[in-house]
Amino acid sequence: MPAKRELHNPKASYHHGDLRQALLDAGDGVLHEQGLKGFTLRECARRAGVSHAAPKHHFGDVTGFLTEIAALGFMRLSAALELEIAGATNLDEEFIATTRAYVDFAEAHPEHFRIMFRCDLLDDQAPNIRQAAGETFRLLTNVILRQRGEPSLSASEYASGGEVIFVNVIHDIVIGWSHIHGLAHLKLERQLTMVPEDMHEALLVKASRRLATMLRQEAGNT
Amino acid sequence: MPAKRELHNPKASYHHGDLRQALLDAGDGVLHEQGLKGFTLRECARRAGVSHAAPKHHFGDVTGFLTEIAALGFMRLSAALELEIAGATNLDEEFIATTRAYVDFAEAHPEHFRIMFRCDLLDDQAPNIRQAAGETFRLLTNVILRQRGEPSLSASEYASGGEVIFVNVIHDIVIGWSHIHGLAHLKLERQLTMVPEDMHEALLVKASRRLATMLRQEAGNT
DNA sequence: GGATCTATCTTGCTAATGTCAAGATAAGAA
DNA sequence: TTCTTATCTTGACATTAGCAAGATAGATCC
Repeated sequence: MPAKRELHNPKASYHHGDLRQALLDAGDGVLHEQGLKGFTLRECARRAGVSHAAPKHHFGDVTGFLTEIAALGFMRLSAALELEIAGATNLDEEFIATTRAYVDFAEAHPEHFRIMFRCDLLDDQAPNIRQAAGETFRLLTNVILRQRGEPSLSASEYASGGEVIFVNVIHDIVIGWSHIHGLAHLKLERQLTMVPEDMHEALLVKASRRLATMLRQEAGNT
Repeated sequence: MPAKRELHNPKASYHHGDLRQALLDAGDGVLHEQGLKGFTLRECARRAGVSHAAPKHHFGDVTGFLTEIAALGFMRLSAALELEIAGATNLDEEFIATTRAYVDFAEAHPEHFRIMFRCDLLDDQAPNIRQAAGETFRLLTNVILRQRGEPSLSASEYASGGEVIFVNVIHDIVIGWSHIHGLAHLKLERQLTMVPEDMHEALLVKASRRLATMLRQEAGNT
């Protein structure tokens, strides 16, 4: 007699121990292997070896689950940015490294990237994603501040009234981020296929260098 | 006895006449009212007053349907760009108008915009969307060409070997487009909420003016 | 005019999903 | 020990995409 397909594996204990993390890991795997189309709560539950309704207790519904996944994505993006930025030895290099880290992240984790910027799928006011996205934004802000020769913001400075400090440079931040994000998004969504693949690296470097130059040039005028 | 829910309305004739267009219109309505989440083939079929399997004959599957919707989106974006560009009287204004048209389109048709840039949901090699997206790209290319003081490309010039002509300026095109697209996408996905709403217009103008200036400055150096 | 052909549309089915409600289980508190 | 609570399962319902087979009607051909 074949077992019913969605029956829980009786060998495992009733209480998983860390089902929340297991489900997030499963979600990661599904996204990489099948993309957002194959991403379902039931598939993640199957991978974690639990019943189809188990995720509800931890994430509520699919929106809650995706919000967690997106928050994780922002954390990884922040880590990648920090790593690349730390290796730069001058302002030009730093801006190029920032762009590269951002673009590489989008290509390495395309589904995460898509979900992170799909406010219709997420609860983008949830504290965890606001915190994670805020950290990414702080790192990008600091890149711009340094281009302008201004001091960076620590996490605590950013948290307590950072807005007041960078109200003057908000335009530059948006300009820089738009450039980086637009390049990453267009590339991810295959809109830059008219540029030969082997020219993409040079394009990224050249574009970033010009943007950085502009940001520094205009710093005095604003 | 209540009628079965998905039964076809017998008053209408068996052959619709222009079901293809009716389904596309229905899709438009669903996207505006319920977003991509509520967008299903069956819901579109219901709105068009036909049975749930009727769309198959015209679009194959949901990917084919979305590809058509996306192609329509590119056509509308092209029309909006042309209209705004035509009203500009100098290069600065033209670049600002281009950015504005692009950003306004994303806000006015958020779901279309999302679908247009979701290559995982589309058959992005289908002739109709390639044609439609190509026309949008041609318009953006011409904006950049004019910034550089170079002649624009007609549709026929673009179709027959335009690549050869603008291989020199492809970097500028990508820089300009990335800026415009990044700004539109970040705004659409509510990532620019740290900028007060009433500053968005000024931000768009300032950012576009600076980009345009940069594109013109560097035109001689490349 | 009538028979046939073909595109178009319907009906009915399967497998899958998200979500809910009710119950089972185990871990810890009282 | 007993009670409480968090965690997980079971079973159900409404809904979806997609397939296959059939019904319909407009077009074509003789």
